[in-house]
Amino acid sequence: MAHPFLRKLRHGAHLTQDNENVLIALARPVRSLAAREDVSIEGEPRGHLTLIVEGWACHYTTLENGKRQIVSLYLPGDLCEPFGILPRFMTNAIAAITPVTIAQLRHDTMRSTAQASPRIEEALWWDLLTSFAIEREHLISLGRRTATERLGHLFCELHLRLENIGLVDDELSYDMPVTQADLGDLLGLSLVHVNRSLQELRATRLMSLRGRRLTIHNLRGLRELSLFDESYLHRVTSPSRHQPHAEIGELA
Amino acid sequence: MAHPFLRKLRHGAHLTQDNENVLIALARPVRSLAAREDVSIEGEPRGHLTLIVEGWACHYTTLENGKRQIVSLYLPGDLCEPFGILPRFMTNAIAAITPVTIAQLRHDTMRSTAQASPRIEEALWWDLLTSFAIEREHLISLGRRTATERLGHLFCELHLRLENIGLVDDELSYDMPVTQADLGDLLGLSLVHVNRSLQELRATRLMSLRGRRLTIHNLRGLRELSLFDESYLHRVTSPSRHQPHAEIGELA
DNA sequence: CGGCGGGTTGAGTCGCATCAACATGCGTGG
DNA sequence: CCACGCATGTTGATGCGACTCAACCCGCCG
Repeated sequence: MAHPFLRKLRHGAHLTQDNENVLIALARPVRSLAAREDVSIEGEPRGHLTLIVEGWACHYTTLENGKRQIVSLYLPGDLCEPFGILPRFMTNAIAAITPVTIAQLRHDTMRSTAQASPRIEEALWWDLLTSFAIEREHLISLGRRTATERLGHLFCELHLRLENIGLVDDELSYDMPVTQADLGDLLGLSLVHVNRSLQELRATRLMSLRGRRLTIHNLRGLRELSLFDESYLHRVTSPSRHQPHAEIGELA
Repeated sequence: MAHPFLRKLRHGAHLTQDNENVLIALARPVRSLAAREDVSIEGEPRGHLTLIVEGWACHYTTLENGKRQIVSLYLPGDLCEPFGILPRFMTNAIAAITPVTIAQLRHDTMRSTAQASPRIEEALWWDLLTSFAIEREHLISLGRRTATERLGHLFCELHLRLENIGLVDDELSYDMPVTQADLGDLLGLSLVHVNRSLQELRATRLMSLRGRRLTIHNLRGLRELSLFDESYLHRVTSPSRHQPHAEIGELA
């Protein structure tokens, strides 16, 4: 099975076999973390990017009044920081949600790799762009969607993101290991209200969530209810993959 | 008076006089727009980036149920899109808030300029990074701050962003041309509630807003009330400016 | 003068938060 | 092997923050 990073990139970028080999070599798993463990601590400067290879993680902030907001959810194949620059310090922290294995990509190697191959650079930019688009849509949810719409929207989004990396079974069912408390922190809701809104969602019979398993029974219905429009994910419908022969302009 | 784009960059990047000249040449104003006019329309593909030279603009989305969410506020010197890639299509629209003049930067020139000068590339990345950080903090506001906190936080942020480009008078007072209706769409609130929360804020005497003029009477107090921590803006306290002599590594 | 964009105010309602129990399953240590 | 603690999920009661609907005000401009 292909590396989730590559699987994802194939939905928006055009990589040759060579390109993929280069990326794979950079993205070797190097560390494992237990659930709830912090990947990096606020304020700590580092020389590498974090790539999720397996498991789920999140980017969160804790305000001074103790409230917590999860800003972003990271799935296998997701880069946790932009590739182009290292901030002088982190302003918030990344934590594992499930047990996680990560790869740490040296920042300077990333940059020189991108400079050497326009295709790889293009792919990294596409990835960055969709990450931002996801956060933007998250912002829109918090601003203008109701609790059930937020939940539904999240589940629709996860459905596509997980499908990209081959983690959806029968096109409708996937593992959803996020607790209700974390869903609250992600969606700007209280734990109690998440619970009740989930029940409301289940009652629509559009989807169900038992144990850690989420199943969508009526995708179109769920999307309508959630005001979900997939275009922000900038996804190419069929995974694209170029021939392995010479790239025009490569290394130019 | 220096170009707002340069003034802003000086708070996070290290540019030589040469670098600045190059950027200035790219960022010539090319178009004027009336208030409320759309800069670019959803779905329309383009070959250039938009830079605000004068006036305020915003990036917004309208959901299918008619609700509107402003995702981002753009001040003079702000780039409205990431410089590295052109999305195949825009998923949302940019509109002028006040009368606006913009520069349109050709995307390919941007990229080759960045490639030719590491310092310029660094500066553009820093700019991009802070834009994201601002949107992220916006997301946190929508998720976890109350109405008055959101307003206060916004005013604190604008205070710094405007100070960066020299649009704050006496370190405490600036023009704030956003209507209450737009504040609602920006902060995920109803117009009516914005009005009442503003009154509440005025009642604290930490700040006042009369006409289009916002004045901060107690900056520290306002920041505490708003849970505002400026570090996300990645701002260097004193504007940095390198000597105009040779750059080591330039064009390497 | 009338219309319109912007701001303000009041009344009523509802979504969501908070506080507080209680249920369940699991892992651990006695 | 059971007792206990802990994480997770569920439910009820109550209150507040924010929304909606509906006026009304002012200043500006055609």
